[in-house]
Amino acid sequence: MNLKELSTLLGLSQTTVSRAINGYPEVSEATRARVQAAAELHGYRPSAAARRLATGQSGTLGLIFPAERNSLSDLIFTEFLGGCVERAGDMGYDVTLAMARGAMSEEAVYRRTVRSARVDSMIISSPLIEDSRPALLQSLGMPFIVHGRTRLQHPYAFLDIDNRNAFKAAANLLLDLGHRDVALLNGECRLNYAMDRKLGYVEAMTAKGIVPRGEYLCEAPMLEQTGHDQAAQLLMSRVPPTAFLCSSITQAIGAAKACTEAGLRVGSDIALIAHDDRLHELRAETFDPPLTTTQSSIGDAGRRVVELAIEMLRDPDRPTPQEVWPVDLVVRKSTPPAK
Amino acid sequence: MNLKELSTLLGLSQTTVSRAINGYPEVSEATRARVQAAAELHGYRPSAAARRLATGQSGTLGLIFPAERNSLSDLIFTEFLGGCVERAGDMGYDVTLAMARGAMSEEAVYRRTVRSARVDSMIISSPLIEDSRPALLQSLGMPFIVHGRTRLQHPYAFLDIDNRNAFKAAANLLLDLGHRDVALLNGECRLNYAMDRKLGYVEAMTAKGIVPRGEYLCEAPMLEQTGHDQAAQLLMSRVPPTAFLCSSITQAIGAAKACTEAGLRVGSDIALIAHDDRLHELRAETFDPPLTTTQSSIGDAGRRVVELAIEMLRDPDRPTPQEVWPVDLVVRKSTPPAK
DNA sequence: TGCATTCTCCAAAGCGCTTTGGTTTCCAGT
DNA sequence: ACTGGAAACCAAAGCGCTTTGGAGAATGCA
Repeated sequence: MNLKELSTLLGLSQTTVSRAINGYPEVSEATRARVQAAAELHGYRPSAAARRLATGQSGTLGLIFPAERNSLSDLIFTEFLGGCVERAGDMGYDVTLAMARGAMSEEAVYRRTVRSARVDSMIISSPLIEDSRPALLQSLGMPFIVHGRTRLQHPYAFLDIDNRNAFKAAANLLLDLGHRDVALLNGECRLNYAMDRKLGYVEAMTAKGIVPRGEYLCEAPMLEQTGHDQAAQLLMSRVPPTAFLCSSITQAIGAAKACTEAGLRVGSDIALIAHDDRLHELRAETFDPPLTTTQSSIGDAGRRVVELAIEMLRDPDRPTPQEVWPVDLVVRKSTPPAK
Repeated sequence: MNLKELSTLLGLSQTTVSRAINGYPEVSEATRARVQAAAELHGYRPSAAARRLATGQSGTLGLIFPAERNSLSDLIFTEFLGGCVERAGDMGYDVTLAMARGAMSEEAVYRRTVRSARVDSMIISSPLIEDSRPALLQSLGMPFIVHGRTRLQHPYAFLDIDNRNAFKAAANLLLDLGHRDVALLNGECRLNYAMDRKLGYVEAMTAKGIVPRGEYLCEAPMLEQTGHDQAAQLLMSRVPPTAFLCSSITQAIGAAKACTEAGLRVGSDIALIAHDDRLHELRAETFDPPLTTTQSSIGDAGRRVVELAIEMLRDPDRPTPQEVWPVDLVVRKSTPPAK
């Protein structure tokens, strides 16, 4: 059942039927209702391919991830992805995934994707401090939105959380509790969000006249293992920290274990704050002790990123959206005052 | 730059250029080379939309996952997905993801996807013992391939591993080592692979005249937590097992911790075998002690599933592929003889 | 040499939709 | 009664590719 059949069936032109279905105003309400009923009755679905060809829009959003950084095994990324897929589905869009790896460099995959015109817009995730992808896509004329920001000029669309102020607030909380030796277990600082977090932390410390010790600035992929190892090492150092500020909950889990191993109780002997992306299966409030966190749902971010991407497509004239979400500091039981 | 422009540029017809590019035999090698060079030079990429409309093929594979089972936070699923995306990209196909959740039931999402003709073939993953999806897609005329099998008739394409014999072999290894009290920490038995594993285990045990104790047959989502809790409980029971057979490495990690907590050393006091899907970040050989496993790369399975799906599309006449991969039993250090 | 093949290549007809540029009808306003 | 403008609808032209049904040239064989 295609448009032509449906329209002859109804005794209308294809134009009218098409317009009735797509909600254009040039058709009377009576006709529209009649068309919709018939479409429903006969199970008519517009062919995506034909529509794509006619409109030049594919109804598809693209997400490319590097095999090296192995995003799919990163729960934080997949939570984001889940949000994207969910909202895209609701809004009638598809999400297609592509992997960049090895010989096929990331840029090549982006170029290929753009040229074959398979997607209307792309989502860039986990941008580096100096990420070449926004400039690349801009030069190729492909719409895109960044989840996060880069250090470079950004006249492009993005959605980011206020990592800097989040970590500043977290550090200030610890400082107000009397902590002076606060270690930061951060992600890799080539990633912009990690850098922002570091800046927020350093800002808070120096505002109180404290220059953080070099070894307190740890960076590594955000895994339980690295959190554990770095915390363990710091706890054995000459000036062990009295508080940890962690960039992810998994890191915090590792750090907490290291504390326990060192005979310290989190929540009484040592303080711990983690950034909480609100992953389904990792709830800071159910920990022992419940974790003080800076929290912001990365699933919500995924949903919103998709909304923005689609809005930009529908109305290209609107100013490019740039959202920076505030991050809540949720005080629970893992942040005792310094002794 | 489109076909028309390119062909006038070359002084050839669109037909010939199209055929040259798509590898049809009706064009001379000299012409083909000339066309390819020109295409490369001018950066010509066929429009995916136009090709889709003309051929009726979308060049896209679909993968639908239920939000409830929350597959994206399951590393085993994402490893499979990664394999699919990788191979699909290599073969010029896209993978689009869709989420089924809540009101929009799984079946509705499948129906919608089929009707809008956005994908050429679908991949069904984690089939239940009695899964309705194969029959549904068959009735809708949508090609598909199942990763795994169902208990029902299966005249459809699938790729599965030989879970039954894998777990039979693993159980036999333990039996040969003198273990009699072997507990199975399995996944949920509504999933077919879990059921197959149980059957293999039971088969091996009963062949040796051993009826497994009811409490030894554990099933749960395959998480570290559940592995830990179930193992801990069994170790405190009246007849504690001397060996564990785990359906995943994460479960095994939990079980190993429970053993340690109970004062038992895995590899000397107690035996442990896990099924190893060969996830990137979880290597059984680096454990302490290195784990004896039944191993089969689920990433490879993803790659192969995509290959098969595409082959089916390209040559619909070939018999529907049905592959069952043997599973290697790799003996390492976690399986001491019974005391 | 004549005829049948095989090689190359081409013109044109779709694929199923959107959208441009109308036409017709109906009615308010003068 | 006439005009101008809205409202409702339509015919036909694309969108860029694949593919059918030939056509002309080159080759093989008797």
